[in-house]
Amino acid sequence: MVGASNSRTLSGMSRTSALDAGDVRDAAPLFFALGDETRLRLLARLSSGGPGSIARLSAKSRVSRQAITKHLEVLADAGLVESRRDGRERIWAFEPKRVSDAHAYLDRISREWDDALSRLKQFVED
Amino acid sequence: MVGASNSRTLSGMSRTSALDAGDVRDAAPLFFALGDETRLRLLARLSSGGPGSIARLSAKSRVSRQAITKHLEVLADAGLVESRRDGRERIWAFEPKRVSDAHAYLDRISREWDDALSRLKQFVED
DNA sequence: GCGATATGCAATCAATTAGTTGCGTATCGC
DNA sequence: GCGATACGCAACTAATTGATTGCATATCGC
Repeated sequence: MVGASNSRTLSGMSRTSALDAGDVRDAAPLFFALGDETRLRLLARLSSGGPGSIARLSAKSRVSRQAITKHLEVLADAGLVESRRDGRERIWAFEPKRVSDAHAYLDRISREWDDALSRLKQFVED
Repeated sequence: MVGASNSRTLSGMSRTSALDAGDVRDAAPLFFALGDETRLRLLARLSSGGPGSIARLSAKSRVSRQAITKHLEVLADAGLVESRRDGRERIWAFEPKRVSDAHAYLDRISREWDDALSRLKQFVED
């Protein structure tokens, strides 16, 4: 499963190659959410330790509970986590779908580069 | 090639699993660099269009040349691009190594989640 | 019901970011 | 040499971020 095969939300996946503006607008907020140490730690915790309440997630953290709440909401906006209410608790869980979006985007960038190298090679060899 | 096989800079890649603090500290700045629309566009341009000077890279951009320069330096700090001087020009090029670092990190997060699901399944079935 | 627990909301703050403008310097090419 | 081109540096600004604190509200469990 891992890299998954379903999901796909980045625009224009039907296209063969070439990154368009839509991809960038989709991918940037996603990477932004991943670009903070505290959020990355939260994500790692949720992915390896399973769902947890805000209290649990902020227990071992240096920053305050409110800070953690805000980070979780940033991750939620990026679609990386989601929450459900359970009594007085709010349980947050890892949402793997978007991770494969990020994956896919990086794949495309890599592929573009490989293609560029191939074209260069072709050019040189001709 | 794509996801590449060489590179590897994130700490502790020899380990079997479990994301540690070192990974997070390495990966966060990397994702941060990717988390901006202008920078992502620059990276896409460099990966698909090949190396280019600041003037060329900022030609079609809405933002100023200096803004582009700053973004390129952020990407360079993250190890995603590198530059060489050529006369009065400074040529920037995509640096694929770090992209596979980001890849690897996302892989690990995905794997952790899969493991967690497996353990949960095990638990339920027992 | 009551105290303890879990979270939500709002105001505030310092630091960082993204971006600009103005000006100086280095190179190119004729 | 000289005008045009390509950058580098520095000062500044506005907006966004990450984080805090204080207080209100909702639930749990006995």
